[in-house]
Amino acid sequence: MTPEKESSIKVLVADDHEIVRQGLKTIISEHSDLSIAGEAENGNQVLKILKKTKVDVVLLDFDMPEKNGLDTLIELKALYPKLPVMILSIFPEDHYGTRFLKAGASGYLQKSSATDQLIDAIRKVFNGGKYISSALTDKLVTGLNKDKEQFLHESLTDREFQVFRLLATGKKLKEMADELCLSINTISTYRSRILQKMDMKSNADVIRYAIENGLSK
Amino acid sequence: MTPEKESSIKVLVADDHEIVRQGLKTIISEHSDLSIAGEAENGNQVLKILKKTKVDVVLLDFDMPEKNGLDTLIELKALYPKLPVMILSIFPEDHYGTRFLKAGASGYLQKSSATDQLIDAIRKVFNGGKYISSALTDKLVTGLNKDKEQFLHESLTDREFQVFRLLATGKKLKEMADELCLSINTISTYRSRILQKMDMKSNADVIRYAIENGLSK
DNA sequence: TGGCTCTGTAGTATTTCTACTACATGAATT
DNA sequence: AATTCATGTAGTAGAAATACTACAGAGCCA
Repeated sequence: MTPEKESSIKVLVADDHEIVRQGLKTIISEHSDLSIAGEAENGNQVLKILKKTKVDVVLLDFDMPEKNGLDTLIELKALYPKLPVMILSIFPEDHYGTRFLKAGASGYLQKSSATDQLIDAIRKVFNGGKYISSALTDKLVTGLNKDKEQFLHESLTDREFQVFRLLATGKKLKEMADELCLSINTISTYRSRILQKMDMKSNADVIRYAIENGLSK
Repeated sequence: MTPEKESSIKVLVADDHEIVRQGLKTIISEHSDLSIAGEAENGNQVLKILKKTKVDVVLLDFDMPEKNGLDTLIELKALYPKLPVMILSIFPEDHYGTRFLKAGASGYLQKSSATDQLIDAIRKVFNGGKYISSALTDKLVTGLNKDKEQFLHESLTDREFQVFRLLATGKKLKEMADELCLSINTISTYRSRILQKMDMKSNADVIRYAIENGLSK
């Protein structure tokens, strides 16, 4: 490994794929103002390394076994509130980005991003900035003012939540309308409001969310 | 880049993620009997490079935009039947592996595999062998005897399977049609056949199945 | 006491989905 | 050789979903 310079930004690389870690390490060590503080395969290892090592920026994969990115992020932020964390993900920013930023991430980057962007992002978050795509910025401007909920679905009204649960099981509009004795159009309106409040685009997002958060049988 | 040795195995690296390509390139160039023949971001680039360059082994990502791994594999095998191709994927072997092997891949490797395995695999397929994990071997052996699919989705044809994966991520008909350059009606027909074969009623079922079986991330 | 925002509710118009049908190949079977 | 089946493909018509708009009552706050 490259010998650490006194002044370099020390980056901790966390990803369950060795190949990806190798890529990140190579990219980072090609820049003289950056160096590798360590690497981890899962969230628990991240926490372990942080206890012993000085780290300036954490690069955290979204999707790791054992302990995933979001859980790790939350725990990490409780212990080291000022440590900048960049989330790496295979998903487009607008899909999951806001969730991570709300949880305290300093940035969110797709794995398909150019390496230049990665380097920029690391430098930026190290200096206390945020790294967000412009697409995501727009979303945030409209959505971040009224935050505070721990779970996205907590902002739903009772009626919306009823519909949310039915949606999540794949019910059709007609079935939901019959079940709740409402017009199909009313259900459709609830659906729109659910998607808007939860920052989602499709029923598929709702289903996935429900499964991942144990809200669906 | 490392100067190519006369005797080294020339590897073409295809993955849409620059970070992953960088990782693969680094890992490969650390071994003196291997070298990089080139790199590609999608299937079309792979084909283009193959026309001009001597390549011994292709490392092909499963999931690329423009032209995905399976399509590329099929086309590639039609043009260069003897060129060994290793499929790289984030998904477990036993779910997707057989499909690729049937289409002529020499091996299938999860991206989470150790780098040693990657190197082994490259050497093995270069020498005309197949690289398959023991889990997959077991499956093939028992599958031959039982002649029964272990997973519902294995009864799908390649085309149906492509649509299945897109469906599972919540893509719209139009998006799928555009992506595969087919009529919306054709996609719709595939969808019907998928639901019928898998004994499902709705897209929600497909999404849930994919999530529960680790086919969707 | 207004006026504002949130919630519950639906109608209309448009877009998208789905069921059904059809047909051409190529492979398998008789 | 004839036939059947699986697969890949698409059209048409009717059903469903969606976006957009609207409005009334509840509660809030200034």
